[in-house]
Amino acid sequence: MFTYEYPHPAVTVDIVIYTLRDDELKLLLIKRGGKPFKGKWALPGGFIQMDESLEEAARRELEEETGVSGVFLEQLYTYGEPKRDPRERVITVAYYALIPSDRVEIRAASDAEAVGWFAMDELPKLAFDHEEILAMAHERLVAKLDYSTLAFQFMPGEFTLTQLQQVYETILQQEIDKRNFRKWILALECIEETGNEQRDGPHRPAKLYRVKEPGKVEIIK
Amino acid sequence: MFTYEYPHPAVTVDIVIYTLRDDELKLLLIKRGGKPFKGKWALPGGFIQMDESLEEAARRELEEETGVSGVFLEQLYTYGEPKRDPRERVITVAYYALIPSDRVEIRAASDAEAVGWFAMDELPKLAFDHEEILAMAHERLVAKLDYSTLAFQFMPGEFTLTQLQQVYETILQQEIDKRNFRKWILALECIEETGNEQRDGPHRPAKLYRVKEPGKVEIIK
DNA sequence: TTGACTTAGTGTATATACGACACTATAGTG
DNA sequence: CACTATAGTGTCGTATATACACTAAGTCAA
Repeated sequence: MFTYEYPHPAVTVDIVIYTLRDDELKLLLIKRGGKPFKGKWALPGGFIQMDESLEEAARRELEEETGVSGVFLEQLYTYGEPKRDPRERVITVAYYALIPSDRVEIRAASDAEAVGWFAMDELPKLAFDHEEILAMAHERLVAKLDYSTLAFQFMPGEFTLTQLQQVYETILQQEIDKRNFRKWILALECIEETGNEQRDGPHRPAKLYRVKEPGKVEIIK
Repeated sequence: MFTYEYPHPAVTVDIVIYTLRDDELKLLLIKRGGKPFKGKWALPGGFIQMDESLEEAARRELEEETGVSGVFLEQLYTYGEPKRDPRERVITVAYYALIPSDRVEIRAASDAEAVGWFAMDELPKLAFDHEEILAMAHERLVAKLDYSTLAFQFMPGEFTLTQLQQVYETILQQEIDKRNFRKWILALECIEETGNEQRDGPHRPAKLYRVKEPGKVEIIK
């Protein structure tokens, strides 16, 4: 038992985990195995431990649910309405993470009935205020595609320009002119040819590229 | 006394309160009257109450320190390094507020020795990790001047275009061409002439403008 | 071996936005 | 009425973004 002179809220970290799969933007939800909202879908997350920072807590949860580490993770917003959790006062610091399409591997977390990837247009009703969190995460994601090199965080080690363009088209939900896209993306000077080619059908092979500084997300305006 | 089955951190709200005064961007600091860091300057803030939201807590602190309400206030970032407060684990949700230049009125808060407005280039050493918070707040402020109508939040009810331009020049620390600035700001169609003029010297009087939707901060790209 | 199919890859012309730049207008003051 | 100080205004060149269509190269089947 832990005793304080003044009341303290609980603090949790929830994560919106995005990846691209089947040419769709998908995010990870867990089916809650315990109260409250038992049986409902929710964002993965959990209480922070007293000896870890907020980001460390987010990375721990991320690895517990997906097995991945070292991916892009950024703080999104902090939610603290008094009644957002029926049990007690809970402050939730939300993060969002982007996982490259070749590193997806779900683990079943201990406190979840089920885990699954959902596309934006097939989301179930969510527990708590998680729909609000999701709306803000998606807004941030779309905005950052425009003014940063965030999209590279979805790419595997080697990729073609067509694949990269599809990432933009999938998330922004609009078609982009191929020539203008290539002009623009190459002018950023963030990617380089690997020298390899991808051949996957009865047509000209595509040059493969890699990101020069994979971890870095730059503001490009 | 309050007891919990698991340890809970304390949660505070700190605010970076900006205003423009003497043609300089200034922010409010308080000299701490109690431990820890007694006698050191720090951002105004305090513990959240269990029945108020995070934004309500920030507005309460803002009004306690300055007497103003109804001004622009936005969540900045949440800080939660385990050792950032020597007393106990403290999570701080930081906000920043912008106060119009004609509404500045400091009240002495109960737990502070002194209160004062500081320009960016005359900041004292700060308590906790408040210098980090300040750096992030300033970065956000500068960025948002460019792609939103945030600057209007500093303006009094009526103002001249020259005054508005000075706001941009002061915060961005660079001179702007008068004609280009006017072209740009008027093309936004966010302000309109009031019909009044300001006469304050031996020269042509300046037209006064007002913001069409004072509370609103739009993204303008 | 050749032709048909499929995706990769490339350049130009036009429209729009942005930045540099200098003079006239109008009030107050002595 | 002349001097001074700030308000207010337009054009042109450059850079940036957008629209748009054909050739290149590999596979496979006739």
